[in-house]
Amino acid sequence: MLSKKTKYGIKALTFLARQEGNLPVRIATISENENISLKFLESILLTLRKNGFLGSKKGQGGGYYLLKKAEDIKMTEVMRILEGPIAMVPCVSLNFYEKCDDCPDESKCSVHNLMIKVRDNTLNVFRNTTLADLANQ
Amino acid sequence: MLSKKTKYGIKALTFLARQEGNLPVRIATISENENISLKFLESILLTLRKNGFLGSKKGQGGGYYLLKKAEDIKMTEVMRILEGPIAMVPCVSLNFYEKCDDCPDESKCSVHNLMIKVRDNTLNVFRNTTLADLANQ
DNA sequence: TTTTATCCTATCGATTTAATAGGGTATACA
DNA sequence: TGTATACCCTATTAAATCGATAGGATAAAA
Repeated sequence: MLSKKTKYGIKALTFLARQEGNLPVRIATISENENISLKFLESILLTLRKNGFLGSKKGQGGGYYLLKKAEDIKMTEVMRILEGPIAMVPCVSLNFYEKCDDCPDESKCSVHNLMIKVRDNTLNVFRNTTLADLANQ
Repeated sequence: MLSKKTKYGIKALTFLARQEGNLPVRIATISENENISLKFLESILLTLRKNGFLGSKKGQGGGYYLLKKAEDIKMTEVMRILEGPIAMVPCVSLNFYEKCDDCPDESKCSVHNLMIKVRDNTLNVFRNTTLADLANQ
């Protein structure tokens, strides 16, 4: 299940990507347009800023804006920052690997092998989708 | 994230599929071999029985056994019973659809469109993998 | 009738999630 | 220089979910 954090984060990024001229947009504006709790959104945008996706300006005329071109923002990056692992089990995760307590031999584990296939397919989608793809539809 | 319930359920099914002759296997045997909490496994096997995957026999020589051939058990069915929706968001789920409160227009929602792609790919894996595939590796 | 093994419901502790509260800090502008 | 604006940051909380456990009921075999 995708967390609301990730869902709202992607929606906010898309909203910013659809702006003309990449001018700063207030949290409140995004919150109202996308029906997202303002304070919750605030913390999400903060995370995205700290991870280099967004820039911010304070005071009148301030807000958030994209730091990179939408074409250069891959969904893999966004997912890993907001959602964490892309894999469904830690033992097949590329970036968040963890061994299972049970499972003495990963190569013979049916769950492991099945989830590798799922991970590869999901990864393929995220790797080949940029924020620009999402914004242009 | 895959729940332990699903993980253990798939492991148990695989264990049963690997048995010779499809004789009943005690919960305790599966529990010991796969390092799964006995009582937790008990409830999982019960679910699988109530959903037509397993049969059971009580008393000495009893246990659980597959009701269908492993080749005829698709991962889509198993996942939907144990894990629930395959989709990452309810608004793209085929079997557990729910509209989002926010989102006035699904067709324009970036999350919606992205998650349809993920769902289709994941579905493809589960549709084309049977319990027999998992058991034979 | 005793042993074996599944059946079933209820509960519990820990963790995570989504959201909120409340004040701090920097910027713009009059 | 003062005031309004808007982001910054930490802490807390209510609810839900998850993994596991407890404890007895029921059915079959020996």
